This record gives sequence, C-alpha cells and structure tokens, in this order.
Amino acid sequence: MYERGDLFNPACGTRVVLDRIGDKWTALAVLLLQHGPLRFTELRDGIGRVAPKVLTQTLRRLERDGLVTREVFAEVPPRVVYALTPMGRSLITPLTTVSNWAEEHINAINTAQSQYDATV
Amino acid sequence: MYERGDLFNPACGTRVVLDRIGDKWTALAVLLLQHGPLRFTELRDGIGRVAPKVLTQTLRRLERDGLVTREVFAEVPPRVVYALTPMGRSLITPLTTVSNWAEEHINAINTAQSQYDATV
DNA sequence: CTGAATCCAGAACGATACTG
DNA sequence: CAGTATCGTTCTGGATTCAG
Repeated sequence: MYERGDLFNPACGTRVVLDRIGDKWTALAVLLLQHGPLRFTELRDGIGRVAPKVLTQTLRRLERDGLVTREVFAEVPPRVVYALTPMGRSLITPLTTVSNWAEEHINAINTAQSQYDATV
Repeated sequence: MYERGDLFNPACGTRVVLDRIGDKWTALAVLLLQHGPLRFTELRDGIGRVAPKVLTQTLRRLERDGLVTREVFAEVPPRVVYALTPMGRSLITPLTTVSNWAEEHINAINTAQSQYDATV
C-alpha cells in the first residue's frame, strides 16, 4: 500500500496522476465527457486533430484507471459510448482548478517567455 | 491574446500548463522550492535520481516561464540558488489540489488497473 | 559546484490504410 | 462506426564525460 508524501517513490500517486493528465489528450477527453457520455467519433471531433490510434490509447488508459466506462452496443453500425465514472467525475474539480490557474496566468507566462527569449 | 475556453487551440493555456507540470520533474521541483530557495545540488538530491542535464532543462523551462528565479553568486566554488517567483508560489495551490486528489484516489486507481489487467 | 556536450534508448504522437 | 495494423518522426529522459 502506498504511503503519502513519498515523493521519491516513482509510484507516488501524484506522479502517476500528473503523468496521466499531462499527456496530450487525456485532460481534454475528461473535460469533454463532463456533461455526458459521448461516442468515439464525438470525442474525436471534439478533440480535433487526433489519430484514432492515439485516441484509443487515451481512452483505454482512462478505462484501465477506472475513470471512464466503455459500453459497446451490438448494432450495425457499431456504437461505443464512453462515460465518466464517479471517480472520473471527481477529477473534474482538481482539473478545473489547474485549468483556472492556467487561464489566469497564461498571458503572464507568454510574456515571461518572450522576455526570456529576448535576453538569450 | 489568448481567449479562454478555446480548448481546440494548441496554445490553450491549460494545455501549456499541463504539458509543463506533466513532465517528469517539474512538479517535484516546484514543491521542493515551496518552503524556500534551494541550490542546484539540493534540488538534485531532493529529487533523487535525475541527470544534471534533465534537471537543468527543467529549471530553465521554469525560469523561462517566469515561475522560478535563478541567482548566480560569483564565488569559488560557484553557487546558484533557485527560488519561486510570486507566480511560481501561486502554482502551489492548484498543484496541491491535484496532489490531494491523487493521494486520495491512487489506491482505487491501482485496484482498477489490477482488475482491468486481470480481464485482459 | 554547476552545468554543457554528446550519444543513446524508449516512448509518445502522427499519417495512412485496412477490417469486422 | 470504431477501431487495428503498420510505419515513421519527434520528443523526453538518461548515462557519461568534460569544463569554467
């Protein structure tokens, strides 16, 4: 069992979660799902330019983590619906906290980057 | 100027910030600096096993973003001290929010992963 | 002590074509 | 429709060595 505060431990929960939400499409997928279930194509279109292989990887990881459910309907054409689990929904809050901070500071960050680059 | 909510925009602030704190050592470095300035070696030892090149990259990016200051003392041997800027300190709160969520759910995530793997 | 230089392995991401 | 298969590129992180 993992013990809190063990930041040196590679299995540190914070690191695992940051690894996950830090990849390119995971956060976006979760935020897209916050208002209800979506099909594969709806997620793909909502995200924009993402290769189907990569979107599948993203969703499989979320499913494996217990954050998203995947429901397959045996129809023709097939229909697959993704939805957040309760744990997935609980992730919205911390994600929004980071998102709000980001939106509030992105202009300052961009400015800082420009100034830094000008000195180099 | 970036407009909020434009999640499709690759320059989306949320994406930029998640990219940054999602890399391997950035969050850890910021958290280590939250209680005061540290030298290069202190950060390296605090993080554990990290190549100097990678730690330098991490700190340079944070400096470029305006989140960390780098102060060089012209001594022998040289001394370089890193510290959080006000904006860097303001990042502690959202980072802690995510960290808390992670610590609260990491056991559930590990369990979900084990169950998922058992079915595949 | 603080890093810069170099080389390397692996992962992430992407483009495209194809299938049940 | 919802993927899988394949191939290729780019990026990240790591090990090691050397320098001011």
